[in-house]
Amino acid sequence: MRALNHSVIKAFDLLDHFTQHHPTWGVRELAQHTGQNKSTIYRLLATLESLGVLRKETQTDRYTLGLKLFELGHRVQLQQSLVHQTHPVLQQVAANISETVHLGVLRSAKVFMVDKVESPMGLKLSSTVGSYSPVHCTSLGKILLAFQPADRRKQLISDLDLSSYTTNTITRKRLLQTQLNEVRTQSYALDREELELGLICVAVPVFNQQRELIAALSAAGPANRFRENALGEYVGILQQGATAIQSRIGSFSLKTIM
Amino acid sequence: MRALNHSVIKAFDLLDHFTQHHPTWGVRELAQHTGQNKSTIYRLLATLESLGVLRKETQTDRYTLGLKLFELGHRVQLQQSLVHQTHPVLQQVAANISETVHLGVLRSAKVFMVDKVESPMGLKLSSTVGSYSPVHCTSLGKILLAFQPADRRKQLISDLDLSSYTTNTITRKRLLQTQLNEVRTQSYALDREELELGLICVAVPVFNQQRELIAALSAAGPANRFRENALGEYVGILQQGATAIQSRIGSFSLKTIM
DNA sequence: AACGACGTTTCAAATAATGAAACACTTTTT
DNA sequence: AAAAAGTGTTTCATTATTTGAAACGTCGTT
Repeated sequence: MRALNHSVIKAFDLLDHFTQHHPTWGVRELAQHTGQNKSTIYRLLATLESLGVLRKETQTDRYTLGLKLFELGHRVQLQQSLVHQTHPVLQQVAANISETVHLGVLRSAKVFMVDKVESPMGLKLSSTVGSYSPVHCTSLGKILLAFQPADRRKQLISDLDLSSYTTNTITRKRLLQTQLNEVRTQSYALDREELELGLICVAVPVFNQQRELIAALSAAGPANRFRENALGEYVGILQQGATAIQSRIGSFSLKTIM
Repeated sequence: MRALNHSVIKAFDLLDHFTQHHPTWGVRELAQHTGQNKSTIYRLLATLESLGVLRKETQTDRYTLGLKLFELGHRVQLQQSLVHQTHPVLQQVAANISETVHLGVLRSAKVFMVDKVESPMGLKLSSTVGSYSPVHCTSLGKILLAFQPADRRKQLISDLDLSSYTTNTITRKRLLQTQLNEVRTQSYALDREELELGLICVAVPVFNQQRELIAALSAAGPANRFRENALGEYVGILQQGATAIQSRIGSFSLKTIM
């Protein structure tokens, strides 16, 4: 039987509590939230701080994620394998399409944002590299579901949580199923203000040279800038980007990074 | 007396062994290199793998850094505070200057690469965001030393390791001192193939609105593309960028991130 | 001055980490 | 084919560390 190190597990469990929505924690606060003893939490936090993994704000005595994680995060191989290869393509697509461009992969039934290039226009999206988005109400997610092998797709959909984000969010599995079929025949997916009101996205699949689905590439912009009759143009630019990525990554497989 | 958690310290010590130059480790290899027991290393690596912090390559059974670190690294506040603010400026500078642009801060007596935007030209630099470079043979490092308060600067220089990288590397403290004085009067620093043959860099300081030194901004390119008489132009574009950053970050202080 | 909230330290009791050796397996050498 | 040498993995008694209730010191509030 494999015996894991509990302290290490606890440490990373604590780190996972430092999210964008809750970026700082006090000792007692975190102890209460995790149901652990104050002393335990205190010592773990102090340890992580001594390593630069956390940082203690001198004013408030609260903890935040530290530069050590920034450092380690940028050392991850992914950078050299996927992002490093695809980033220039994303820049090109963003320039051509004049909107914010994202690259996402499927990871534990969610869309994991691998890279983005922001629109030259001023609009800021709340998306962040390294974060997760739901699959059922994003164009990236729909692509990543639709082009999955049939059995895997079925399993994913059956376990899905179709939470509602806007009035446009698809909340019924039957409806999602039929839309995914359309996505597969069209080879592109749309998100019409289904995650956030005012935000429209278009995405296309990215395959490797063995025609395995690797990622999805999307353009996102404000609904009022979206021109319905330019959809074909958007899709064209994105598909051009997807092809460029395909030729760059060759036989790269998700198995090599996940 | 503060008691730290040994397991957590060991875990992060292991992670630090996964560098760009040595990105994968086997159990025995890492045990020997750290002087620890095989079993201990095995269990720690297995634990980190179960958390997604490490990834085990299915072919070779060797370990690499995993996506969890990518995720945590991008969650670090720094992104929202410094990089997030300055990245657009770097893009602008890179476009104007047609060379690769770096932003670096001083961290444990080394240059810590906070962000970069690659040249539109094809040349690839080996630099990576999140990595460290020496201070005495980079333009960024010279700036970060030169504009330090006098006492801090003295202390930094006295502890410095002036390793030689090329025949141009400054290896004598006296020489470095005088060059730093020049840097301070000129308000820019040069690296003439002192770290890597064929690579020339120019850097300028970045201050916040309290005139505290925050970072250094540099342009790097191949020596044969460097036009001596265009130096003033390079410096001008960089200083324009530094001013743009200053007005964006306001009273941002390094104390808030380090 | 008393209170409450915070991070921090203490120390015996409870638990988890340790390491030498054995195991299972693959690859290389004989 | 067999032996040797390499790998990751598991075992289990010994050892060392993590744990948690309570007490402490410090801050701002009542």
